[in-house]
Amino acid sequence: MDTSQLLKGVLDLAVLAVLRDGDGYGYDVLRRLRQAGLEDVADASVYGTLRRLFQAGALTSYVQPSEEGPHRKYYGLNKTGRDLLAQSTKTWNHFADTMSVLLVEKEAA
Amino acid sequence: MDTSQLLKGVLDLAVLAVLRDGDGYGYDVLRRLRQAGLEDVADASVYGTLRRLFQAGALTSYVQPSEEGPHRKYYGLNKTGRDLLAQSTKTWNHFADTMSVLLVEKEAA
DNA sequence: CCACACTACTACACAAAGCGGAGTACTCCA
DNA sequence: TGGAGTACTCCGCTTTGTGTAGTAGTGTGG
Repeated sequence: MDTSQLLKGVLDLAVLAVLRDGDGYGYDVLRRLRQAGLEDVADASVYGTLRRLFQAGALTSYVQPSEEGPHRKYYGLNKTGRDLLAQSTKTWNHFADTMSVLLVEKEAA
Repeated sequence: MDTSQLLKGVLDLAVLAVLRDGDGYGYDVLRRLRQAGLEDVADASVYGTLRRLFQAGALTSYVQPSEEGPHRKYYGLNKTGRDLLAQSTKTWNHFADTMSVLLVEKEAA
């Protein structure tokens, strides 16, 4: 099974969840996601997701120079983002529950 | 959050799980999925998934006439399908676990 | 008898989203 | 000077679920 297909729609949620623990820039969010167990996430996917969420009005954004490399574009949750995170979490939990029920092998009656 | 995006990659798994409980034809699989809680699945998606899984060699297929309507194209799991179901279930469970950990709000230390 | 609903499937074009690859650019180190 | 690590952008590709339309069979209500 291809892990990348599972991420569809869920990467948004994962990125929002990571940002709940503090503002972060793309490369950093990528590291945090991989550390959390999403090891196969591609960098372009994370940058794309951040851009999309920002454009959707769920994130704030500010650029900060770094002394150890290129500038960093930080993103953080705003109210819309927190609401989206809460709502998406519910949707995800419900969906995951449905799937886990479906996956339980039925005993012969 | 769009439920349809969550289905990506998971619909295969859901269809395989439903077929584990007995052979079924497209319209029937659709009903079983909806009854299981996947209410927003579109019919074209199910037919497409069945075709894809069949072409991938995970399903057997045979046509049977029906007295209450058009003919029915039945699908059933073969060894490849059962293996795929087992493997995909593992992948899904691991993925869902990872996500649930990520979604837990961290307490201030 | 005709319209409609339900069943059952196919085909086609479309859209969303993750990915690979290339490119840019900065810092540090061998 | 040239790699490695950091940090980001852009483009085109692929997969996959969806909407719409079309075909076709059965049964039912006006």
